[in-house]
Amino acid sequence: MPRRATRYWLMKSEPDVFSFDDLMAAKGRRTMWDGVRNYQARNFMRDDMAVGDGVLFYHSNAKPPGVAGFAEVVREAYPDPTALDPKDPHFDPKSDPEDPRWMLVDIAGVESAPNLVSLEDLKANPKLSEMAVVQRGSRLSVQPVTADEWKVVRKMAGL
DNA sequence: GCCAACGTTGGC
DNA sequence: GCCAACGTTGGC
Repeated sequence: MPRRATRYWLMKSEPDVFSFDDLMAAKGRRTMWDGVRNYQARNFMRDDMAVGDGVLFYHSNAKPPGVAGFAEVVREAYPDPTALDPKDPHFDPKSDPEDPRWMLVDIAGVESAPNLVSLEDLKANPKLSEMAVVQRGSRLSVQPVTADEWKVVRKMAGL
């Protein structure tokens, strides 16, 4: 028995930087979700994510933007090493190695969306009107998704 | 490339 | 603690 119900998330990545295909091509189809420097996004990863949670992998700053694939959380939160490495572009001098400010999870790719679900498609579906990603000015890079929304998006993707 | 929306910073 | 200035996000 799972300790709690599976939760669902949407995580944004710029495909020019790291695409869903990059994730599927990575060793073990896994990656550290590093570089998040927003407290709300960090709190979701640190406090609310568990192994097995579902992840909508969203391409931002893309043509078109949208959900490119499905992933899952494979390691619970731990300190983001890029925040503690002075040579890393995501280095944060204010993060204390004894009490790291930034946390991340590992995710693994599960399956590509047979049809990319574009932002336009998401906005056009009345069932998804409450989703954070379709709200105007929504910039949060890690967002909770309901189980119903997850099912709807999977269906729209052709799964 | 533009710019609206948003989060963070820092002076006071 | 307020809030103006600034930097970033991300759709268009």
